[in-house]
Amino acid sequence: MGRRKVEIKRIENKSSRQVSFCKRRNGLMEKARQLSILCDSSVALLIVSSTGKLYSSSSGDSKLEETNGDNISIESLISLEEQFKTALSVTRARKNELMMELVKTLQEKEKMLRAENQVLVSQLTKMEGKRFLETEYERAMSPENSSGNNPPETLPLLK
Amino acid sequence: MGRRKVEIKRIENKSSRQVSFCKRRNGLMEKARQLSILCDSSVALLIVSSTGKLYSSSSGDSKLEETNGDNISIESLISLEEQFKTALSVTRARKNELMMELVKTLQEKEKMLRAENQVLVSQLTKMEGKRFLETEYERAMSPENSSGNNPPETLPLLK
DNA sequence: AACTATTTATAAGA
DNA sequence: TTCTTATAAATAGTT
Repeated sequence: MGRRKVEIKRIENKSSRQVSFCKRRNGLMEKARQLSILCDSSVALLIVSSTGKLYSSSSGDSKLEETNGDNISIESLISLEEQFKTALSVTRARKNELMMELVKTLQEKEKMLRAENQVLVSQLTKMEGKRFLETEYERAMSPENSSGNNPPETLPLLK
Repeated sequence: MGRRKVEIKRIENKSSRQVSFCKRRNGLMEKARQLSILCDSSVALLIVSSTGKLYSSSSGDSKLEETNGDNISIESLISLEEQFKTALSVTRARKNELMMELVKTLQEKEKMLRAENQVLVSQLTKMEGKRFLETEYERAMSPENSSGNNPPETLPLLK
């Protein structure tokens, strides 16, 4: 939305990159603020410039202030620290939850596979015995394959 | 930027709030992606809807994918966790730096004030002795104040 | 730091 | 829900 359409790729010119960074950072923070207010949601935004400066905003801020790394006050830093601690613990909790779910799912799959394997092994064992007898008979009668050569039916334990 | 201008306050109608949330969330994530690519910066975004669903994106993601709370990947959460850990330690480091500076400044001020106090005390002590003599003389000569009544000159130790 | 021509986002409607 | 479209808002290049 400017005089020209821009391709979304790294801006090579350093000063125009810096200008765009500033404009778009402000735009993004304003959009974040609007989303949190309009839609009653919680938004945390963390931006680190290529020069390492930290910018952040969060709907927990008193005025969703944009706070830059150079002249940010100790009070702001303390509240920022709290927010990151919260964000970190929420993120970790969600990650752990998902990991536990994944582990549980895998353990259940393993259990089902073991059960299926056991059934298959016993089917095979039975069949081997049967086949041994059948083979002797079939060889004598004809060279065609009988249904006894089909693989054992898969159990519906896994989808 | 729609058919009408909207005031930035909570949308009361639940379904239009939900529709706006969806549109603006996507818009915000796209803007975050563009900022990180165009300006070579690192952007982490964490959105929690009013119904508690977690959405996030981070420039550490392989394609800054929009990941919703139901099927957000463990990989995204791990990269998000890393970003928050980094942000937290950057924030703490800066806070500690500022606090140490503040403590040092306060300690220096204390030292200077103590020195100033000592000088003032000794000035006062000298003056008391002088005034005692002068007073006897002045009372005899005139009732007007002399320059001897001015307060001791403040030392230029503090600005 | 402003300006403004354009592009982009999106609110409401279909 | 998804598409469409009129309009508001953001911003790229300019001054």
